[in-house]
Amino acid sequence: MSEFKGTKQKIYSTALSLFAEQGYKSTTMRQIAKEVGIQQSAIYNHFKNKEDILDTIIQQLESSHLINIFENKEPQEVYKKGKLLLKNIANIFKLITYDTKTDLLFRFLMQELFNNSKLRVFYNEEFYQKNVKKLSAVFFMMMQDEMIEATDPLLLANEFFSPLFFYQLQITRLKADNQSTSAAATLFEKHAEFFWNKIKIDNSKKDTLF
Amino acid sequence: MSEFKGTKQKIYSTALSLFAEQGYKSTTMRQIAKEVGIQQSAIYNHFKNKEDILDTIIQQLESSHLINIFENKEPQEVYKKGKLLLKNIANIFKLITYDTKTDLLFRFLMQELFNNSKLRVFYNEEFYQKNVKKLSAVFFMMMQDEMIEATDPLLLANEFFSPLFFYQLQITRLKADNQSTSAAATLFEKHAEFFWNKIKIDNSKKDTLF
DNA sequence: GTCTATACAGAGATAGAC
DNA sequence: GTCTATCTCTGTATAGAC
Repeated sequence: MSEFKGTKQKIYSTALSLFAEQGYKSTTMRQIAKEVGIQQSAIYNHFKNKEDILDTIIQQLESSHLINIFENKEPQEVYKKGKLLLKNIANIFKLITYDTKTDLLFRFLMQELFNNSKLRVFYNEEFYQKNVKKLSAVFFMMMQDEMIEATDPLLLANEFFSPLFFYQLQITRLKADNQSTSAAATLFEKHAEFFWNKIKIDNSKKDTLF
Repeated sequence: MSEFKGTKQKIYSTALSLFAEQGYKSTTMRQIAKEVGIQQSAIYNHFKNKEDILDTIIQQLESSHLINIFENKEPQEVYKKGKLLLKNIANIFKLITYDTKTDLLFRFLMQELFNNSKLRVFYNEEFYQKNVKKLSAVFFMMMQDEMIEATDPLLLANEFFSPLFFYQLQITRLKADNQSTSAAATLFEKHAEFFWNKIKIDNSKKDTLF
């Protein structure tokens, strides 16, 4: 979880913070060194070069909570929770934006997404596909149990995932300008609530009808 | 609509293309000049400096179709179209991703969003707020006309807007790696369909109940 | 308006003393 | 493992001839 120690750790976290704020290319080795409080050349005792720092951050991304919206649980373990599961997932997205460490990683990811094909592969496979597939499985099981109405589970997964991602992006953007995020922050929970109400099978209504 | 002529136009479009692909900072004046087919110093006859090119692109953004998902129509003119309106809007998002010019602008916008506070202001006011407010107004009128169920119109606007944005981002990302976009492209229409079905007031059902 | 030449600043990276 | 010094390259921008 937590990376290295001493100077290397300081270099790592300073670099991440600067990359997230101004981008990889715009951040200089001298700038990193200055914030760490060492000479620029001293960085090379810990990292081979600038790109090595970048690669280290990308590696760290993979073990971060950023991608673990299911908290390592399998679909069949959790789908029965129904609405509560959706609320939990929405809440994890919200928590990420308020955790300094994962928030930096997310901003870094968005910042460099179109510049770095390694990052795009990572984003696609580990962040998007993995989560959407799990969500898909969850919705499929809910349908079989007649908890929700039958439709395309993959569509449901995308429809549930995309607003959460969007709200996360909005908050990250608002924070970049020190604007208030309170209005946007309420949208996570509202989304889960709204979404569940629209897909659930309403048993009371069913009873009334027949 | 179309910008300048001759060399200046070539510089502009080459720069936009390179900025969108590799970012503003990573693109050099020499690289732009080389692709245009002139000497690097000749650029300065058309633009004051590198930032001047950037600012010109940002200006062009404002007059682009990227932000006009309502095609300059007012909410009260169009809300009665109901489902068709939602489908139209979803289709405009889709068209944007397949129009070379607006797609470049969108990719440029995403690329530089976190680097440039001018762009963030533009994105927020012209792209997000404007459209969400209009959508909000549309949903509010639909509620008054009892076309859709009553809830928070602003929430509805965000819920309708965010998947469209997300799918647009996905396609732009897939294109960056020359991957197939056909699966993602179908999501625009499916979203409009899905969303409408979930919010509309089903008159047939209402009649059955009372 | 484009060219060649060049100034100048800032970047990444290495060498070698301590 | 950190420092000072320095190398080399690359980038933006300007000057002045054609």
